[in-house]
Amino acid sequence: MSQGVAKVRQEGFSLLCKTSGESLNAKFLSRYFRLEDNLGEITASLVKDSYLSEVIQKFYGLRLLAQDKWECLLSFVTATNSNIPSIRRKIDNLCRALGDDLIFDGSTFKTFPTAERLAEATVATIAGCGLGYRAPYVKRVAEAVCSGEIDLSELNVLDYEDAQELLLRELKGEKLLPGVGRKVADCVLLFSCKKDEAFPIDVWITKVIASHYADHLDPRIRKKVEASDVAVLKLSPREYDSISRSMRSYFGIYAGFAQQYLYMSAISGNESSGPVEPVRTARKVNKN
DNA sequence: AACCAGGTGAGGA
DNA sequence: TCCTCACATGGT
Repeated sequence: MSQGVAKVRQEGFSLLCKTSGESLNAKFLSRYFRLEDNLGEITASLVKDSYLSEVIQKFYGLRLLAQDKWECLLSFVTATNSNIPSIRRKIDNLCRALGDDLIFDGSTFKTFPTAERLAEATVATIAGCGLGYRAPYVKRVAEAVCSGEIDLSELNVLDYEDAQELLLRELKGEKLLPGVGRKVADCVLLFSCKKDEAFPIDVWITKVIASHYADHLDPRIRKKVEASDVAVLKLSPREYDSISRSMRSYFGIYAGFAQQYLYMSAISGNESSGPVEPVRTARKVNKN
């Protein structure tokens, strides 16, 4: 895992970078931003209906990241059932409390906490970062990662379904990674493991599917989605799996890109969510 | 003051 | 396998 700070700005088709260290070089950033992806080819493969086509046109340029797996996993565990501004705050708090100092360009930054630091921390400390009832999950996930009970690097080797199974694994009726359900697992696979067919289904995507893609669902699920109040609709694991399968089969191997464009479209215009920034590997500490 | 947010876990029919 | 709830917290 690389810990550092990068200042990046785009000019035309170039990225101009200034970074804190040797390892944080152009090659690293190119990998992180997945600049090798042929976005034109990928989006062309997603032109299957006029709705998605318009959304892609509107948000063209949106890409997927290849985030650090540990950082991504933990971030999405903290993200469950909360909104984006709140998630940012929680992660910032964790970095301040348990990250390491990193001086760059005259400012102090904090690194994302390691699994070791989080495993050592008390539940109260973690909860104090605003995580609430997720604090024990975070600690347990950290323990599982730093003890080797789960090896996140295996996710690269496995195909999508096996990788998801690993993240959801149970031992003796106990979840290896509490706080990690299908949605969180899909996010980790899509944003940090290059499983581009992963299609995370959150409340926003559920609404998009209900209003634009109900025809592609299993009839039984379609009925439920159309009948119930979309605002309150929660999916059972089986329903999640079914919808996910339907969407992957409809959109193909780049379903995750479709999901990202649809997600952007769904949340845009929602003022409280604001622009979605990528999770950074280090955070600036605001002094006040 | 309810209701919502990049859901999940626990308990029971 | 299905439903129903509780869950901390901060923002409208």
